[in-house]
Amino acid sequence: MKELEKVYEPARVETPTYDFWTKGGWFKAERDPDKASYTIVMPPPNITGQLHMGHAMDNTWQDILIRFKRMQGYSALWVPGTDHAAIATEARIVATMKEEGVTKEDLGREDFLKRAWQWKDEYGGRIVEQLKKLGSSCDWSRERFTMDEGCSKAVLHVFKKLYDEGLIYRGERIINWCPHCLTSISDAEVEHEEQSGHLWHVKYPIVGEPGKFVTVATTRPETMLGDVAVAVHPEDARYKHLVGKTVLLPLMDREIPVVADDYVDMEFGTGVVKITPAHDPNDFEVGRRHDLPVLKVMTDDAHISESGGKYAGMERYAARKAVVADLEAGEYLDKIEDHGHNVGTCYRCGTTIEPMVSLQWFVKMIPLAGPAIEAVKDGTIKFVPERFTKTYLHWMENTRDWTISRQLWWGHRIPAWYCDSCGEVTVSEGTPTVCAHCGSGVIHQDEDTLDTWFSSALWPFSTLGWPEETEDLAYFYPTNTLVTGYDIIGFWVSRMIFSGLHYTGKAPFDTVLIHGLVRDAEGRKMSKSLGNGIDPLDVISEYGADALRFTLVSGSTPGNDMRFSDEKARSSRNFANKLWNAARFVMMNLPEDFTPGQPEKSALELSDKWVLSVYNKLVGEVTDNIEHFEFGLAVQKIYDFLWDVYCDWTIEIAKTRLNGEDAVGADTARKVLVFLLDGALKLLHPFMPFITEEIYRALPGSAETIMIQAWPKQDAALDFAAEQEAFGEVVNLIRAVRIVRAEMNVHPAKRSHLIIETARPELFKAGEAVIQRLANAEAVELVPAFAGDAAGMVQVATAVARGFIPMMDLIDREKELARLNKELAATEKEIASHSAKLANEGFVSKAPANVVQDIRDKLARAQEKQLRVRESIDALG
RNA sequence: GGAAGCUUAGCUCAGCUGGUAGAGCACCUGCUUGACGUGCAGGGGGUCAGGGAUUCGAGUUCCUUAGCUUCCACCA
Repeated sequence: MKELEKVYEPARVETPTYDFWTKGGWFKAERDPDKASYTIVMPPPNITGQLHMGHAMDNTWQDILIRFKRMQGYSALWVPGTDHAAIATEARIVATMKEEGVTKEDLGREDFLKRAWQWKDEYGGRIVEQLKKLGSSCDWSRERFTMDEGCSKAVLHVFKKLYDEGLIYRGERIINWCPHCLTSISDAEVEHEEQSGHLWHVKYPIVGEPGKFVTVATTRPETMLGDVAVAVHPEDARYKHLVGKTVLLPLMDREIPVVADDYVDMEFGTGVVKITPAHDPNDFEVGRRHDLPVLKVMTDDAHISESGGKYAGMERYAARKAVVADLEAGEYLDKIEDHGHNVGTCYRCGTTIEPMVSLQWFVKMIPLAGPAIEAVKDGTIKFVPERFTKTYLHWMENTRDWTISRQLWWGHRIPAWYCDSCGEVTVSEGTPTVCAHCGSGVIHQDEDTLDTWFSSALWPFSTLGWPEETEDLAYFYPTNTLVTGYDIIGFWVSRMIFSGLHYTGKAPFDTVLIHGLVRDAEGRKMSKSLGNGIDPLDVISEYGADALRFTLVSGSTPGNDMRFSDEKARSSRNFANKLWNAARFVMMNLPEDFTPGQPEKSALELSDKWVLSVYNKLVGEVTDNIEHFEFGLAVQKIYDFLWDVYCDWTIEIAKTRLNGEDAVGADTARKVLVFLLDGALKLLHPFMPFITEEIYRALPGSAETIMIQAWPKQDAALDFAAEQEAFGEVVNLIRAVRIVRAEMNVHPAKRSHLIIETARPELFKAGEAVIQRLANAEAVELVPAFAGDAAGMVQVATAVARGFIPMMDLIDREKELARLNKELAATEKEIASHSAKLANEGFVSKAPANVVQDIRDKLARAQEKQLRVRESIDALG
């Protein structure tokens, strides 16, 4: 028999176990026509990334589902991969180049991309290796990358398709421009931040009416350089007469018209708005409606352009200062108010976004959003927890056209070619050599690349071979569960949904399981700048991957954030160690020739039937919990079963039997122990894969790996409801005896005689050995009615028995009396509560029969107990 | 300006379809009991944020108030 070490050492076990799984090929999913498929695609981590707690959580949950389904007999596929992370990666590479004094432009596009690929080859695999440390049972043979050949092909195919359908267009629109990253970003990539600013009230002289002004309010005075009009509300009596007139733009000496537009809010500021179409999305719309020119006064790096007159070349905030100073000097400034407002910032670098008119590519969202909304509304796709449906729908219903072009090099280059002769655009999945419109050979490709989310939107099917009609796609698509955090519902989940529906005609998954954020022990978000991040790899090396995984699911519930603390990790580690030692005990007590198997029913003792019954119930509950994504509950129940039921009772009970003379009894005890351990290991395996595998393989008669063993099923042959209840009475008595012994400070080694007075001797007869051991009794005597001198006895009472312990010499009579009175009071309180309920007409007539009966039973038991406690008090007095 | 979540034992959190509150950690008392002191036995500790409604019965459903957190939002 394999001797296990005293303390479980995850570091010794985990890596070899993972290698063993890989070699065994059990992660690889086969297209087995006799099995149902179950598929998860991993949210691809950025190649720039290092594993953090968010990944650990996300992937633990996915692995739980995959391992569970695999054991249930599904062909379970978990597709791993990484994301090229356009902006993040490019910024990273540019930063390292900067240290060498090299810019992107110095290097040129081709060499830059070479360098980026080198970078990817060097670091892209890092996070993948870290995922393996977690125990992730991904099918690595199917690992993908958003820029690999297949995924790139899918991207080009989609671009072409949408372009042909008129759903991708190129145009001048206001976009969010990041002056630091020097690229456009989508609305989703803008983060809003409350900032305190000012509202400057600026007087614009009315042309032809000397000395008269209209006052506009603005938070960004420097943009006035690009003003082409001022607007008022058409119904605004204050300004109606001005519509159609012109005003003089201060500092620029430009005459601009006054227009009327519904967009203006009469209540806000002065009710007059300056219109800067090139630098404000609303103004852009107003400008379009009134056919106003678009005057761009800002450069890509946020300086004033040559259209900005004397301010040209100034940085945007310096320009603001200068403009305000000049307004003041020219007496154009009416007043300055403090004003809090939201400023858009770049989600990558935090730089304040500059809304700017720019020629970009867009995806028309309205036609795509419709079916995506429908699929969630009609239940084709459901969110867990359900409340995130609202987040999703709100996003989808309010979405605007998606800016997909990025002024970056690292990414999928836009497959559009411009003709130098006719100016037309040729969009192609291949590499065209001539213009599709005029046949000219002088064409050049668009310089821009696509938003990184454009390729991740295709992830659930591009990874399975789409647009080819592969066997994988046919078998594993649509996928089943998508596991992710609530922070990327808009970025990613929504885009996968409309993409899946539009391109494949199918919803890409049926369930979106949302988990919360992992925060630090103080509840703060883990962040690099705070330096409060806990590295999952540190936790793994200190406590083991199983402990980390266990910590990440216990006490958690979908959608809610959780705090990660060292104490929690330690207690998980302790649990692993507890399990290890339980297994160690079991194996130490198995003879060489032990043959495992379901024990003979006829040989089962009361306690066996009790624990088998408890286990049987556990199997049903855990299965149900996992199926409903209630991992926290599932894990809690397994924990309780193993620690409390298995270790503290079953093993303790087994100790006497294992060393007793009854060979059949000992064998039965062993069989029960092994049977339950085997079952519990399987239930725990999805959560703690390493230790369960290690123990499983050490068990006699076990198969090659636990990974693909059948998930335990509930079995009527294990259901002993009556015995389960009966053994409960034995437990009650043992607990009662333990309580008095503890309260009386009786040393555990001091064993005592125990007389049990009961009308149900068969019950305690069956549990006699158990009582003897666990209640520290040297001998147990069963009597129908106690006839001795109760005054010299410590007494305990349960609903069906009284226990007498002759150890009055050890205790204090007063103290004992006080204890019994306290117990009596508690019992009477219970009786009062139950009686009140039963006296309530409404309760008895309206509550379900089983509930009423339950209360009746409880009342009866309490009354029985009350009787016995009273007798004990009388005997003492 | 919308929307959501949270408020349960000292701390961190569970609690599914309503039936007299649970865990882990911390704390207190015993214990080198034949796997485990990363352990064993026992214990104290909660008007389930406040108010109202529905119900025979509410931590659990509905309304409302307060505090905290988050997401979304083009009002200059």
